[in-house]
Amino acid sequence: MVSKSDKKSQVPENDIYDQVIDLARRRGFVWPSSECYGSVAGFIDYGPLGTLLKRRIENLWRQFYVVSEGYYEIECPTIGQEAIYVASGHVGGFADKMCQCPACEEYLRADHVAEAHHVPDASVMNAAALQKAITGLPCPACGEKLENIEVFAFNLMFQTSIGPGSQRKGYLRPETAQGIFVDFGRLLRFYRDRLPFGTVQIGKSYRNEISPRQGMIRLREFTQAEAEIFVHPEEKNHPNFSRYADYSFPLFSSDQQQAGGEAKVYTMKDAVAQKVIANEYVAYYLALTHDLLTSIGVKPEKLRFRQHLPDERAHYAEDCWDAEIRSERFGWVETVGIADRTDYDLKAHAEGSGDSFTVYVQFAEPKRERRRVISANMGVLGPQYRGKAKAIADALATVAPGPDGATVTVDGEEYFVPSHLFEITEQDVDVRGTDVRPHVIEPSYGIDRMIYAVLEHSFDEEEVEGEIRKVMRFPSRIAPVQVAVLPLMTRDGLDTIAREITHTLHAHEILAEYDDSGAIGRRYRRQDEVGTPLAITIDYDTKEDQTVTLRDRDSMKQVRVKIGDLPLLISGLIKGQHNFADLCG
RNA sequence: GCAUCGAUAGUGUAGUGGUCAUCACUAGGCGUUGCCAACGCCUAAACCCGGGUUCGAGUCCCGGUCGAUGCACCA
Repeated sequence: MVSKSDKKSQVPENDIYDQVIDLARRRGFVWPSSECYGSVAGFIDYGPLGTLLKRRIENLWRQFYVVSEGYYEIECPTIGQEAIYVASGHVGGFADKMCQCPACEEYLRADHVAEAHHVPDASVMNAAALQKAITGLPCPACGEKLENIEVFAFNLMFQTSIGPGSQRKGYLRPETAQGIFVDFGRLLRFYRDRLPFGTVQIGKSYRNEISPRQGMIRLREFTQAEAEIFVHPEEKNHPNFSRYADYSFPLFSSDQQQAGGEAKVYTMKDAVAQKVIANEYVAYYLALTHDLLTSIGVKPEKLRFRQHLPDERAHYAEDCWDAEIRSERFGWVETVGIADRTDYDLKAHAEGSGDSFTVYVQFAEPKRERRRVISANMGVLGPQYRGKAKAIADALATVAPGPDGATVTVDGEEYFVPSHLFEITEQDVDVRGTDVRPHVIEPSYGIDRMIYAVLEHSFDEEEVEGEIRKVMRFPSRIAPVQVAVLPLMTRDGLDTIAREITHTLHAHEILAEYDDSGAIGRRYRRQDEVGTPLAITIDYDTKEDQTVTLRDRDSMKQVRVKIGDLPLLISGLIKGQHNFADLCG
């Protein structure tokens, strides 16, 4: 989504969108889905290199969240039964009430039309009421009076039916989060009944967008990577905060936005202390997100964090930030949302399902509490009230008795129970803990948008000896092909040695691509264009001394290394444990 | 969805209603080639879809799809 502040941005001169998309299509990163039947807006295919790139980015995400944070991943169905999305509010709230102007055929948001004419509470009206309210109002598009119009709900969820006879409604999930929320009870037990804990999910989500545009930016089927971190509502200091306390980057706070200011650089420590960010948890994941995004190749100067304005923030959210990535074509694009969602989701599912969705938290010290216990004399109550006796006794426990007795209401009838039929005692009990409904910190990543950003930010052109060299400067750990193996000649056994090296690298889980077609320079250029960080070239010296040249994509420099050192050397370079410049020594 | 513009090999393109459509790059094959898009020969490859007008449509008209832009939409 393009942020409000940049809505009117014009297409700038250094817009490389067309070139990036052209390269992505040509070289097998991304293309429109089902082109042979005419593609459908909002659906894309990841080609061979795009899929590799995507997996590598997802795996780096896992390295941050699953391996380092210890938030294990789960996988839930993409189709969910109706009850889930009724409780989550998506069935009711994820729909827009729309109508179509009979005169100009424009689709309109019915509540917006009503609000524009100061109809009170338009946003909470049902379809019938809205229909009444806007009949006779002028169409905002053509000015004709709206007559005989029908207000209908356009739900952004794809609907389907489960089983034969379409008895059960199902929805394609509009976000992965709900799968984690509804599993809360199981997850809590998995994490042995203690807060905080987190769970993540990477997978497809679906939204039937009215009019998707902007290539891979707004899709009808997209990949999300979401983390749901369950924390004690009063303990929002992150246990590991020191890791990012001094980490700094630009924050565009809601105050700054409203004052017409710019994003300002803060350390996380200061941002929390000055209450720019609500708490350490949110700050920690802002920083982690900055760390993660720059690791996959988002340029730091094209990354900022924008706080939601009070009116765009969901009513339940305590704080909400978007990581926005600068695209020359689209402006600042929302790519990651990080929110403190409080207990909204768990409460909704507790109400919807009847389960508690709480954690029993023990106090450090048991608290002594004075408790009033009312015990009824069932020997008398039983014969007197028969079937109602139990209900009356239970009801007694909840009322404040008068001096003569207590009046209770059971099944709509009042009963007076005289005081000699029950006994009130006061007891001191040890209360060892309490049921707590956790708050949820949710970092939610749009993987497809991250991939687009990486493509755009990695794309580079430079002039080399009068020719334009196109090069994707992917960080080596996310590059689809990790190393190219190129025999200088296809004869005298050079190709055989090259194939052996390729196989050895494969055995070390390195994705090496063998290529012997065409001149060596052409092969380097081909690999540059798909961002392969390293190339090994086998020449006649190889046969003499078992060495090859290793070429660096970015500097085009070469260094001679022993064949036997290749697997370790290359894995080290790919993981960033050492860099190419050091080899040149 | 509305409006404007566009759509020809993988890419970029040429193409007065009149021969199974131009050129370049790319790709594949063979040869040559001692490290940054070398060269020679050969090969493959396209008029977005559906109607209409016409003897004849890549070309004109209508509708659709997709894309770009503006508006609207974007829990």
